[in-house]
Amino acid sequence: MKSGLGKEPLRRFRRHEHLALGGEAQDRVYRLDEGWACRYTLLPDGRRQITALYLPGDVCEPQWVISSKAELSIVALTDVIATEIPLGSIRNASDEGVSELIDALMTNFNRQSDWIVSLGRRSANGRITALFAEIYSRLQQNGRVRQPCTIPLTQQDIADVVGLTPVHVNRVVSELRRQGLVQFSGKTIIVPRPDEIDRQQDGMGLAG
Amino acid sequence: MKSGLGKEPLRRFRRHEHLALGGEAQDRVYRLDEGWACRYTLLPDGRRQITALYLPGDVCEPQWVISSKAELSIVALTDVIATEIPLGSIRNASDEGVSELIDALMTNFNRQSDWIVSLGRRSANGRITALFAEIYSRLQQNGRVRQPCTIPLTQQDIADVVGLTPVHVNRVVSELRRQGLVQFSGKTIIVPRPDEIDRQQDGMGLAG
DNA sequence: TGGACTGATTTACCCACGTTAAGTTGATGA
DNA sequence: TCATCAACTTAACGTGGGTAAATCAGTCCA
Repeated sequence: MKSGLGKEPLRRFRRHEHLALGGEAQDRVYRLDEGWACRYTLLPDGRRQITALYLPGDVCEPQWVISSKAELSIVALTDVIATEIPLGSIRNASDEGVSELIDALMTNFNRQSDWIVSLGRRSANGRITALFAEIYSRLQQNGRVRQPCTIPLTQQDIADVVGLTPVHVNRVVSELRRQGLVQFSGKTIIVPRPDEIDRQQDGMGLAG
Repeated sequence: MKSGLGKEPLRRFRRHEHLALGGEAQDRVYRLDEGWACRYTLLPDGRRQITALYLPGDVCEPQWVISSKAELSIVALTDVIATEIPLGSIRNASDEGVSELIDALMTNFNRQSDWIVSLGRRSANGRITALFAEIYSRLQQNGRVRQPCTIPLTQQDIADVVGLTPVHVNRVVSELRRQGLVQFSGKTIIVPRPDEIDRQQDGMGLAG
């Protein structure tokens, strides 16, 4: 990927534009250069559950290298600039390119396990602070931390990640603001001291 | 796997015995010939969340072929008889063996996405009936349906899969029995008409 | 300038589920 | 025969988070 592939084309997606539709065969993956996206499932009653969050620097979706069919739809949560990486070029490219994608796939796999634990066993407060902590840690790994850490998700988006209603997300996030753990700037949320956000919550660091 | 590997050794595990411990390097995977197992995470307060369920016929855990370290512990939920498949033999074996494991890995990956949707958006009733329906469908695919479909999990185990307390699982399951959707035989649960168990619940078949 | 959106905010009410605490039942075994 | 243990059961009670319905604040655009 960084490895010896030529100039790949840049793609732009507007917020709410789809990068992929469930059921479609995929002939490429994307690296997000700017902006955020997600994989999601819609319920018949219109509710949405987000099953994966893609941050700037992430590859979306690495599993297409193995099984090049999108099981679920991918949509941009903000305006997005992405590098398009044809699967054909990957499969023939250096082992390094493939193994980077396999690594990303396994990371996503383990992250999904962690989310099952959060959704199954954590309170609203714990899920939200865990989400903010995860976001910070992932941005850091991707070399994308701006000071301070800003989160361009609507409260509705957050609700759809953590499995709550937007009303209750607002309650929790407003309380976090009262405690000084987050700040609002217009509609975006800022986490001024990300290292503190996930301490003490529920007594719920993981173990075992 | 069925493909040209020699006689692999059989292993037996008692209920509650570990097949793998989190953090350990793995030099083999297992195919469950008899019995059920799970991957789980323990919280500091002692609560447990099961993140994957392995049924008779399943391979456990296919991702070890790619990344041969167990992230989480695997434990037997019933007595287990398993075929031990050394990873060394796999990596050098026919493509067929490898691709069967890759298929299983992607199936588990997609199943995890589905569970995130269930835990995030379904009621207790919906999660439990969806679990029973999934179990039936998987047993069927593995060619392991006995008539009728019996589920050898304790209510505590079920609670740890669906993210509820055992007390509430008991309430839901007792109500299902009142409705004739399940039967009890001693401590094991029987689903007499699996095709009906997941209809009408919450209006919550998935879509999108 | 003023609708028409989209998203955030807040309130009041309520119920699904958790908590706690007794039970009961059946299997095992000295 | 009784003790023990694991699992299931039931009840009373409390609460975290859902529901519904307004209102408010930006932003876009005619």
